Amino acid sequence: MHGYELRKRLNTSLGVFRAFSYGTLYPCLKTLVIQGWLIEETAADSDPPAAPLAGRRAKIVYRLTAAGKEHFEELLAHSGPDAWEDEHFAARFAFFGQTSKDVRMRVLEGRRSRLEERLEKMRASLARTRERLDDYTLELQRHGMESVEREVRWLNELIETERTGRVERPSAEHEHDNNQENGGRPGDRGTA
Amino acid sequence: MHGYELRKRLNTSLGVFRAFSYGTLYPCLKTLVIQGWLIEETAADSDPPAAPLAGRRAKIVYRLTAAGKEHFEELLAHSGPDAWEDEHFAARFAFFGQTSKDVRMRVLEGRRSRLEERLEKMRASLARTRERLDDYTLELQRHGMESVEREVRWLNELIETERTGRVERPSAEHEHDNNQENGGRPGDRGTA
DNA sequence: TTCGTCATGTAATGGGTTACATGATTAC
DNA sequence: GTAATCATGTAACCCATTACATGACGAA
Repeated sequence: MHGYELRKRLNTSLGVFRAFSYGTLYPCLKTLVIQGWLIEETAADSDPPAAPLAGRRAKIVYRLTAAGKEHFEELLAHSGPDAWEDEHFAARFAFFGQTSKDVRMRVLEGRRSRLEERLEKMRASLARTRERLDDYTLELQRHGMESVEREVRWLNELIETERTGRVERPSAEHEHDNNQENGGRPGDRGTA
Repeated sequence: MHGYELRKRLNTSLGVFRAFSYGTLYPCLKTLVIQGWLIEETAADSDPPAAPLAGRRAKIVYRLTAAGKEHFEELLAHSGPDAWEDEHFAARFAFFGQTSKDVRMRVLEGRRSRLEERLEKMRASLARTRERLDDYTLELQRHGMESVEREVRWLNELIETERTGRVERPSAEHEHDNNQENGGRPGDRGTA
C-alpha cells in the first residue's frame, strides 16, 4: 500500500502502536527501498472501482520484494536480546499471524519471564521503601504492579491456548491459505 | 540531594518512571541551576554519620530555591493541554502529595475523560475493522482496550476516594505537617 | 589487585517530532 | 469559496541514550 494509507492503518486499526509521523514514515520507506526490501510502484492505477480519471497526487505503492519478505521473516523469528521489551513485543505480537508456533511460544514465554523479573524488582523496591513514601506514590506503584501482574495472566492464557492449539475467542471461522509450516491452525486470517 | 542519588531513587523507588541516564540528568540539573530554580551546594559535608573524613568526589547537592519552588508548584497546578497524556499524568500523580484537592480532582477527571475519548476511538476502529484482521491482532486490540478500561475504573475509585476525603488503603497513619491549604487529609506523607 | 560502586560529566548519535511546502480533490 | 482530506515530502529541532573519560573508595 502507499504511505498515507499505511499511516492511517497504524493510527486506527492497531490501537497499540503509536502512529508515526510522516516525517518518520516517508524517509523510512525510502531507506527500505534503497536497501532492497521494498519496491516503489508508481501505480498510475490498477483497479479503479469507478475510476474518475487520473486524479490527485500520484500514489506511490510499496510492495515487498522477495528479499524483503525473507528479511522480514528472519526479523520475526530471530529474537534479539531486547525483543521482550514493551514496544518490541507488541510489534512482534502484531505479526504472530505470519509466524510459526514455536516462534510464538518463544516470544510469549520470553516476554513473560521478562515481566516476572520486573515484578521481582518492583516487589523488592516496594518492600524497601514502603514507609518512606506518601500514599499517592504508593498507590501509583501498586497500580503499576497490578498492571504487570495482569499482563502476566494474559500471557499465561495465550501460552495455554497456544499449547493446546486452539482459537482463543469466538471470532470468525473462515478459511485461508498462506502461513508457513504450521498447518494453519490458530493464527490464520479471519479474512473473507 | 545530589544527582547520583536522585537517579537511583528514580530507578528503584518509583517503578513507573523510567530512570533517566546521567547524560540526561546532569545537563538538565545544570540548566535548572542556570534558570535559577536550583542552587548547587558543593556540600563538603553536613551530617557525617560516622564521618570517615572528606572522601570520594565532591558531591554536588542541589536545593530548590524559593523561585524554584514557586515555579514547581505552578507547574503542578496549571495543567497544559497535554497534561492528561500517559507520562505527564504519571509525573503529576507522583507529586499529588504536594498539591491541593481541587488540583488533584482536575487532573484525575481530565485524565479520565482523555481515556474515555481514547476508548471511543478504539471501539469505533475495532467495530470498523473487526472482520479484516487476524485473531492475534484482534486479541492485541482487545487487551489494549481492557487495559484502558481498567485504568478508568482505577481513576473512578481515586476520584471517589478524593471526593469523600478518605485514605484509600490501610497504610500508615502517622501525622505530619507541610501541605498547603488542604487541611492535610488524604495525601499526606506517611513518613515517621 | 581487581572489581564493583560512588560520583560527575561530555560528545556522538539516534530516533523521533513539529512545522512547513505543495497541490489536487471532495464536501459543505 | 472555503474547509477538510488526500498525498508526499523536507528541514529544523528535541530529547534522550550510549559510550566514553575521570577518579576515588571499599571489598573480595
